[in-house]
Amino acid sequence: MPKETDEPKQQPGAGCPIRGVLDRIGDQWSLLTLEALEDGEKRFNELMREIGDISKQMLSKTLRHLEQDGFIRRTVYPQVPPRVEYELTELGRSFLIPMKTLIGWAEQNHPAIISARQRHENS
Amino acid sequence: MPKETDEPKQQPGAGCPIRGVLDRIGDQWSLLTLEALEDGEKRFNELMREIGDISKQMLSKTLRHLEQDGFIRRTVYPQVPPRVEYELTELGRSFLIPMKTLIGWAEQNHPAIISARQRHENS
DNA sequence: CAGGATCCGCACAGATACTG
DNA sequence: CAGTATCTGTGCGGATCCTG
Repeated sequence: MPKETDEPKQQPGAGCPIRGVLDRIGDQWSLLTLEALEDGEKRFNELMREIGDISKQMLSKTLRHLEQDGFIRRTVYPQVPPRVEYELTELGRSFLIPMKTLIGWAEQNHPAIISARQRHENS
Repeated sequence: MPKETDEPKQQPGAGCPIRGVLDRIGDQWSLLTLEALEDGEKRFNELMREIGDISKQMLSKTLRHLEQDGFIRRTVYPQVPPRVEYELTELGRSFLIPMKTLIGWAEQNHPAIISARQRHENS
């Protein structure tokens, strides 16, 4: 067959939604943050404790990115001491649905991956 | 309540399959490489051309990682000039199934994300 | 053709200190 | 409490050269 005119080539960032989305959830913390927010709204330090090994800057950045993309909502209660709550939006919640199936795959096939890695170490 | 002995906390890499898998597909090139291999086996330079903006080292690294994890198979044909073919394994192919649903979500919700980003720029 | 080895810049991520 | 600002190191990733 001859060359197609509309090959599925997609340069980075331009019109490629996959890159745009995966670069976000692939950034180590975004997914963990979203999952931490799954069971209701949380405060900043609450998220820090829950995620455990994340620094303030990373959590801050991650939250801002996720908010920018419309995955979470940030609510400031004008009190002293200040109180800020984060919660999933509809978009964020709907994202977790396909994500869950992927996580399920990961859990199910993790042993296979582990053994594949070890097989390679011994070769 | 007292401290639980088995809280769902998962330290990085230890027993967490999600991290192990997502760190791989989130590394910018792995997913693109897998997709490039979806329609049959390819050679090294063929993959380079198809992915477009990847360097030799990155493609090489990515391919080795994917092979280590059992996602792809590498076949060397002892000829001169050398010829090496890469193809998806069953594991790799099965991975693309849940991944596809996630990609579908990304394509469908990309406009919403874009507009959410722009709404934030103007605020 | 299919990579490995090396050098190097830069963006990312941690630690610390400071602010409202 | 909920962050921001700065400073710094490290590792990713590109470019180039070399090998079988």
